[in-house]
Amino acid sequence: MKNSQLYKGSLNTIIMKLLGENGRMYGYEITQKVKEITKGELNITEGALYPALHKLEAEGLLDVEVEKVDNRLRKYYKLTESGQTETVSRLAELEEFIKNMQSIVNPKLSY
Amino acid sequence: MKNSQLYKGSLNTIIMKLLGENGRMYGYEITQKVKEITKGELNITEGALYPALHKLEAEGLLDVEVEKVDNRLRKYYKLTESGQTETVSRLAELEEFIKNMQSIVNPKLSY
DNA sequence: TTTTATGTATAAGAAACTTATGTATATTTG
DNA sequence: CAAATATACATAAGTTTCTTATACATAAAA
Repeated sequence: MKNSQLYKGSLNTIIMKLLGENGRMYGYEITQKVKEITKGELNITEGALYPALHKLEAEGLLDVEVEKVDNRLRKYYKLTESGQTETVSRLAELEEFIKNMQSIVNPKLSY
Repeated sequence: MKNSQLYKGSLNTIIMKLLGENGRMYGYEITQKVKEITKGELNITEGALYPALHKLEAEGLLDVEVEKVDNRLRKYYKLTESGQTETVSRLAELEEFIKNMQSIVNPKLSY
């Protein structure tokens, strides 16, 4: 991610949420999707993305299927069952995080 | 911070926002304030806090005043002028970040 | 009297990221 | 047609941020 420090730590959650939503995606597709959703504000770099995907796979949260499309390699990732469970809990954590950050930034609205 | 990865990168912004709001605070006070605001969900550790304060000071964003209260040392920090400017821009970044994360988590609400 | 709270500090290590580089094919543009 | 851009994956070196552990010191509570 080529962005403000704030995005540090949120990459895994972003990946898992997108996979939960779209069934299966390949790496490059994820970067483009995030760029589209955030109107170009968040750009995931390959140096962050691919190691993250590999790690999630190693942890058993993602499955991978390799395919050749237009003579180019694609690695399609999807959530495993435990990945789906984990995604639910990470999204809950994200909501808590956002709520807490909003409490700090906008204390008047927090009660 | 002894929490989910999500908080990585947000500590400086939290510190600066609190200092902007409260005029001046000392380290321990900041940890307690954050704990209070987030109802115990976010606990800033000393190992994260003090190096962060020292770095912000070294960058010219904070000023420090040492005082002895009840025979115990306190280091009061406050924003410098450039610290105030920087706080405004970091809070704007934080709002953008939150907006982007919400677009990802809740795509149906984003248009 | 021992633990907890208050108050600051640093050092070693882990984790996530940036930056740079590498490989390869397909498409677009000048 | 050649060069640049887009598509697609990968890794290695270095930086930053944080966790964990430790250290010192005083005050209050159990």
